[in-house]
Amino acid sequence: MDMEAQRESSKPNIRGRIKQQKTELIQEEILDAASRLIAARGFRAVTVDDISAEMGFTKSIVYYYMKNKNEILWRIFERIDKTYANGLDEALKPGGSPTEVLARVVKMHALNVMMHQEWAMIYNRDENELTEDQRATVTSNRRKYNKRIQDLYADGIKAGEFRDGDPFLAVCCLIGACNWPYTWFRSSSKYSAEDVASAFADQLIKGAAKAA
Amino acid sequence: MDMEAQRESSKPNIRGRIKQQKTELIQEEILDAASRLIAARGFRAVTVDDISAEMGFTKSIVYYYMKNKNEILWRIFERIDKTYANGLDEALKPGGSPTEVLARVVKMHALNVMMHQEWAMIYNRDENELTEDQRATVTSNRRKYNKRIQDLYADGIKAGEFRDGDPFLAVCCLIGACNWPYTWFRSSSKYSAEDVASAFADQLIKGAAKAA
DNA sequence: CCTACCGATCGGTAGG
DNA sequence: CCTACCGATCGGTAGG
Repeated sequence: MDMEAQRESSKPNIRGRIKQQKTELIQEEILDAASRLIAARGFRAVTVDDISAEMGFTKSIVYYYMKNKNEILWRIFERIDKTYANGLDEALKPGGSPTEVLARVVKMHALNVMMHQEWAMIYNRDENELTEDQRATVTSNRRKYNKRIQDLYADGIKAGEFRDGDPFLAVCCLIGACNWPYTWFRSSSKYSAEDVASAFADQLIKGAAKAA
Repeated sequence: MDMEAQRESSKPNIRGRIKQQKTELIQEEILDAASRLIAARGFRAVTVDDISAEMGFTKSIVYYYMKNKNEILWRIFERIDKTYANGLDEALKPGGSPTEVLARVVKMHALNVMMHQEWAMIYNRDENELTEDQRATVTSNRRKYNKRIQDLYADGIKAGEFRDGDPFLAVCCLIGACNWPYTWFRSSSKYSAEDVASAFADQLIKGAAKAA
C-alpha cells in the first residue's frame, strides 16, 4: 500500500521533473541556435527551418517547444534584460567612491556587450520585430536601467566628483560608447574585451584631453 | 536648315535633360519614402508595395526607376557615405589645435547622426542586407573615415594635447558615443541636436570626472 | 494511450 | 502608370 502510494505520487513527480528538465534544456538549445543565426542575419532573414536545421532537427521540434517564432525572439530579449539588470546590481553594490562605482558600471556594461555580442546585435537591431507590448516592456526596462546610472551620476555631481551636467545626457554618452563595440569587436583581435573595457572606462571618466 | 539642325541636335538634348531631371527627382522621392519606412520597420519588413504606396503609386513605378529592391538600399548607403565623408572634409579643414579640431569632428558626427536619424538607423541595422561586394565597400569607407580621425588623434597625442592611448580604441569610444543618439534622440524632446552634440563633445574631451 | 518527432503540405505573401 | 500574374518561399499545422 505504501508502494502503491509511492507509485502513484512520486513516480509521476520524477517523470514530470525529468520531462521539465528536458524541456528547459532543449529550449535553451533553441535560444542559443536562434541567437547565433539572428545575430548574423537578422530576425526576418532567419527562418524557423534555419533554426531547427542549426540544431540538426526539423522545425516541428521548434514548434513543439516554442509557441511560435516570436516567442523565440521574446525569450532572447528576456535573457538579455535579466543579464544586464543582474550585472548592474553587482556593479552598484556599495563600496568605493562614485567615480569608482561608475568605472565598475562602465566596465560591466562594456564587458557584457563584448561577451554576449550576439545578444547586443539582436537587442539593438531586432527590437522592432517584437510586439507592441513586448517593446513597451523592453523600453521600460531600459529606462529603469539608465535611470539607476543617472542617479549614480547625480550622486557623483553632489559629491563633487563629476563635472556638472545633465545626468541623462551624460549617461547616454557613456552607455553609447560602451554599446558600440558590438558593431566591431572581435575576440580574436589584438584587443581583449578587458583591454577595451578598461580603456573605455579610463577615457570616458578622465576624458580624451590630457589633464591640464 | 539651321532650324532643322537645331531641331535634330538640341531638342533631343532638352528632352533628354528634362527626362533625366524627372528621373532624378522621382528617384530621390523613392529614396526618401524608402528611408522613412526602412528606418521604422527594417529593410526585410518593408515591401516594394509599401514604398510605392507611401508615394501614392503602385510598385511598377518603383521598378521603372530602380533595378530592384537592393538598389534602393544601396543608393541610401551611398548617400550616407558621401554625406559623412563631406562632413569630415569640412571638420578637418585646417584651423585650430587638435583639441579644437576633434571637438569639431565630434560635433559634426553627432549632428549628422541626429539630423539624419533615419539614415543612421538603416546604416547600423540593415548593412547585412547588402550584397557581399556592397558590404565590403561600406566597410572600407568606414575604415577610411575612422582612420582619418585616428590620425588626428595621433597628432593630438604628439602635440601633448591628448592622453596617451591607442588611437583606434580612443576613436571607437568617441564615435560610438556620437552614434548612439540614433537610438533615442527625438527632435521634439527638451534637448536640441546642438545641445546634445555640444554636451557630448564637452564630456568626451574633458571627461566625466571633474578636473583635479 | 501518450510523447516526440517526421514528411508533406496548408494558406498567404513576398519580390519581380 | 495599373492590373494581373509568376516562381519561390515564408510561418505554422495536418495526419501517421
